[in-house]
Amino acid sequence: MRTPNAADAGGIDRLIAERRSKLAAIRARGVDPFPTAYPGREEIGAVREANEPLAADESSEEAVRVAGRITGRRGQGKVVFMDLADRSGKIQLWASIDRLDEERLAALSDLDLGDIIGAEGPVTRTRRGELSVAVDDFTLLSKTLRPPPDKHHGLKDPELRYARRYLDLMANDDARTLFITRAKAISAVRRYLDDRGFVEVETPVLQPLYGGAAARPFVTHHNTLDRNFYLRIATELYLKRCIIGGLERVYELGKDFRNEGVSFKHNPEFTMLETYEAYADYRDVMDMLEEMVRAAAAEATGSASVPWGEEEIDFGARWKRLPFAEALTEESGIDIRERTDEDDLRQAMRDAGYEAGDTTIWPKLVDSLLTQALEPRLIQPTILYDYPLSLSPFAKRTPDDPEMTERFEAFAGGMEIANAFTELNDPDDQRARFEMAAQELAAGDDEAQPHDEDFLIALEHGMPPTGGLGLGIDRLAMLLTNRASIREVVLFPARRD
RNA sequence: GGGCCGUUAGCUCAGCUGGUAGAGCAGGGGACUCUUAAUCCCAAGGUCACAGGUUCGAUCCCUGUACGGCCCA
Repeated sequence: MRTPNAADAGGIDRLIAERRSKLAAIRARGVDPFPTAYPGREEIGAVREANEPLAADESSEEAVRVAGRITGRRGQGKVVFMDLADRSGKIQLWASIDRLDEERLAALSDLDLGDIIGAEGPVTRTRRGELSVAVDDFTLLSKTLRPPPDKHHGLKDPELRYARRYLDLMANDDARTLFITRAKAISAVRRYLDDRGFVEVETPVLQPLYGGAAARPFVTHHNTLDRNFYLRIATELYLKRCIIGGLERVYELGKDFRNEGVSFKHNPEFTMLETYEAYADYRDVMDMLEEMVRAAAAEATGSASVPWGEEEIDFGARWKRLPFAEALTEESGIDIRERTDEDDLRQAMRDAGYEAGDTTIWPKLVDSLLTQALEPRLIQPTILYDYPLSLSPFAKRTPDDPEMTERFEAFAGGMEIANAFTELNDPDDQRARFEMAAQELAAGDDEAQPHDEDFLIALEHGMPPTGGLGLGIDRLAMLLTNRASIREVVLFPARRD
């Protein structure tokens, strides 16, 4: 219950009390402030478009019904102007004593900013040239009890924008546009894959064993089964089971969960696309990735070339393709092919001025060097290919160098956006990789792959040669909307208490 | 992980290295029949993030904590 003196208090309590007393007055008049529907309404954008030719003082012959949120109000005594906004746009309502009786006009004036109403009447253009609905009738559709954000400045406080994203969407056109762009990119990706005969599948989020990426998992408990499950860190090992079963081309687009730090490019849950294509290798996947991202950029933004800070990222041009180790040597002066001992590599990194940390794990050092020396410079779409075996436990060895794998990562905007390889389908080699990982686990690498016997059994039944891909959808969304933080492109990002 | 910056009314922001805080919008009362960030008049609205410290006195100086932003790693 509210405190009796809420109306006397300052701040938000007073504003809420004011709206609640209006709500009570509306109910006292016998009006339902939360009716069930508003049939026959048209989108404001369509109404605007259809009536654009109207001249000043001219009216449409037929009445329209529009509905949305009141975003502005300009009183003028016996005339009231309001702005009504729905998803498609905004239109002015023009209510005057000439069309509504005094009581109805007062009821309309008494509505608050943010209230959701329906209005009916002919479309007209005012003397000042503003396309408007001349209100013959209106219906309160939802009474709001809290004030909306500032009508002119919008909502800027990032804490509030993320914690109460609905206010961000309500107040900031940019925010709505951004999430529509993101949705367009995702449906473009789906359409691309569907058109090429890929089957969209759904594999478990709750997995008895995690795998397919180097990350620490979330653990949860099933009460009835009385056992723990891991939230998936990747879909890889299940999608390969689908390939083994003969689905030949599969993809899954959904959330993965990684129990790691939060940063401008990491959210603990994030959206990942994984695709697997039988009888393809990583070069086929490179071509597919380029084409798919190009299509997504074009469909979501209208252009394959998008602004990125001060620069322009061109997904339309053919992407640069560089051998990983050579590119890294070129940029850092350190050749990881000659620094195969972790102490040696760490020293070389320190000598060259890079942060090496205290990790004793060679692949982590390599990854750290990549992150520091090369990744931030890869603004234009770039593919680095052929990665050391120890960084790639599920990738097939290259034919000419058994210590390297047919793996590539794609970068843009200084971020890794995709990871792909010719999948390892030799079950004995895969078993050997798990054994290597077991040693890494024992040596303290908590991101090493746990042994997965069930997956090995699946591989022993035979997997065709296969090209696989993982594409980070949130990072793609960042690139397509020119946002520097993943929190901007995830509707409800993870927050501290 | 480190550094820097921020947190003041519902929202957007001012506030002079110290004397108990101000605007616009929103909200309330009033005027107004073509406004559009409507305008005009009146009144109201504050745990200056939180906890300590210094001081006669702290929004302001110091320390710590929380949350957030940016940069570096």
